[in-house]
Amino acid sequence: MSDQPHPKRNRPPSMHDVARLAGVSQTTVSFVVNNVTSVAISQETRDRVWAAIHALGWRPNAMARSLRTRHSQTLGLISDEVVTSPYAVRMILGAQEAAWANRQMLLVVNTSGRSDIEQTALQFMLERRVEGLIYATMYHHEVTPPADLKLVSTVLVNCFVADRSLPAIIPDEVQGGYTATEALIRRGHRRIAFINEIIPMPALFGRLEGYRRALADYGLPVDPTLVRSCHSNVRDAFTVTRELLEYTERPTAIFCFNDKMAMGAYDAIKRMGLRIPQDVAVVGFDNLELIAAQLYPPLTTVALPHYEMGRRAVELLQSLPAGESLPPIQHYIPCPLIERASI
Amino acid sequence: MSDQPHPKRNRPPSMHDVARLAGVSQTTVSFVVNNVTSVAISQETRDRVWAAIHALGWRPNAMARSLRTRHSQTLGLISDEVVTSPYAVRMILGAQEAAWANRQMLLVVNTSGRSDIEQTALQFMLERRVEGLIYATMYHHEVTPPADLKLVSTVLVNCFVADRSLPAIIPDEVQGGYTATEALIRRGHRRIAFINEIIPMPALFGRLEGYRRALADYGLPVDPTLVRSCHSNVRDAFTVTRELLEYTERPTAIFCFNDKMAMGAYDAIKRMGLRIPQDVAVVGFDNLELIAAQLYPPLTTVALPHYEMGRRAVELLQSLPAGESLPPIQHYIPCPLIERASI
DNA sequence: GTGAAAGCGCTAACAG
DNA sequence: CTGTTAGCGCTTTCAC
Repeated sequence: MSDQPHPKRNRPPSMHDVARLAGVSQTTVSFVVNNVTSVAISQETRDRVWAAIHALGWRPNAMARSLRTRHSQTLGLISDEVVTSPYAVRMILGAQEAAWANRQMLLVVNTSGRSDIEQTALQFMLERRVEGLIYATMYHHEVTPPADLKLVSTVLVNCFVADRSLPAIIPDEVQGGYTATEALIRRGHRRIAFINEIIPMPALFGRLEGYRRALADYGLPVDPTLVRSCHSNVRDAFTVTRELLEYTERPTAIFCFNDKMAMGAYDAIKRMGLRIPQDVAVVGFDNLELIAAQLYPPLTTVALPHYEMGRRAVELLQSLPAGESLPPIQHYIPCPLIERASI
Repeated sequence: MSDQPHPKRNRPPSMHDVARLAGVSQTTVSFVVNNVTSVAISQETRDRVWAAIHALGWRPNAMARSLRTRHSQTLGLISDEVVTSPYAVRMILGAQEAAWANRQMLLVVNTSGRSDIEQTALQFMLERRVEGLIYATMYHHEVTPPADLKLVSTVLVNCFVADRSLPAIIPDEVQGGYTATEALIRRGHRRIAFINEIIPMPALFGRLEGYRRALADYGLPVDPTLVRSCHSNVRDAFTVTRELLEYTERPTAIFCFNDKMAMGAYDAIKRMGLRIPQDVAVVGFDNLELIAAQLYPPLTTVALPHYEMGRRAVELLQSLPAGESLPPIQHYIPCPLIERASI
């Protein structure tokens, strides 16, 4: 007996099983399921097919479908420490939601900065025939990704390659620095200090450049004694802030390279009996909710557009006609000012 | 002319292409690639095959392989807000690394708490024939996941169903509360306040229970005036702490339901001119790096074992012989004390 | 030692 | 309006 009504083994039902139950060919089931408009199927048949589908609890096998259509409907995301970092996870969310809107799935691998994992992860993704790849880093810097990356459409997020030969989505540090400084200037501040990071990185140069341009645009001089730098932690920022506030002509506002440093600045300002923002205004960078929103008064800061970068990366990948490759454009995403109460 | 040496279209090379180049059958290529030991292949042939593979840049097609073997090598992870939250992302890392160790990939979908997305996400994963599913939530609470969840081996993380019919990995809140309190007791404290969350949730009850048990075990009375509750934010904790410190016989230590509240407690203690930990010791809960490590003095706190929970969930799934289902055990993962300088 | 052949579950010409 | 047929790229049984 080979024509039993039940599926042979303990496997999920296939289109064939549905077809048999509905008394039609497997092809017809496929047409019904995919709502193929080029062929006309009677409503009566459609109903029978759907009834059989529900009776059997059939659901398409994505692997079989992908094998046939050569579309995996999958995007890959390889990151260094992103998953570990409260800073940057929203990038994954942005990417995932954009993928989702296109019925694509996201394959996520965090390499923890290990290049052997990175290499293997890429191979795995290529084997799964991802239709696009995002290569992301936790903080904005230069990278040298594995060569095989060229085998699939890739967009870099929060990083770039030396020769700019790969499209990249990066935060507009200059605009961010400009925006922060300008906000302070507009509140009437003339002596604005900038406590910068000390380890060379794009953010350091970009934000400084933005600070300078803003001052210049508003006809204010750059006082070199107001531009300081230190490691971006609370203690060091505390120390530098105290020094700044001891100047005979002390700054009335401080732009901090990031929120952690702003936290140190807060401590120093309060410790000296000064008030924020009446005596000294503070603006940070990063918009770490946990810090910025919890500080008292809540910190006005500039946000890194992680969600937006993730989203844009996926949309870029999706915009690409099959077989073509993305132009190596460097996309600068604006960093918005998040206004709270510290300026 | 049909037997050209080059692949027909612009598709990636297949085993067939490799076979043709190596002058062997496609079957042989498969044997070589998979290192099948049951058949003997001459070294000379193996070499020819590998040479062809490298020449063509062939790499297996995971979808074709999965279709044939009925093993997708894929695990799914559906979460509510986890990806958004700095609290819980390490759970994804734990899951991903465990999957990775088994050459499996993780499919991640964040539902943002929307049940329509949740439902669709589950369907997508079932279509992709995931071999196990993790259903995770950002904070520890009861859930009612979609019914189709029963169609695949599932483990809940940081949540549970009312009838406990699904295996779950959850933090041991009681032990966490106990550990925090015990640490304080061991430092000699006798009047230990507990500022609890006010919105009913397992964490609230568990940590309180742990607090009580620790006091009891060490022969200390529970002074009801020392157990307070408020919403878990900085402001409210600030207020409650100030009230506690105004008691004629004030507590010498405060166990805060979480790190945010500890932040408020710090403010109040400092504002009253008291020192941490000499005058008042503080212990938090959650181990939010951004807060706990940045506070001055650094905060001693209890960590939620997110990474561990993610890892355990995947290992549970992997331990399951095909076709069997996981026993609905509720696994309690210990919450370790992270010692810094506030006690 | 190696290869032919069947088939995993599906799509899509093409034929009727 | 519906079915036949030919694969997608791979694993695996069986035969030579």
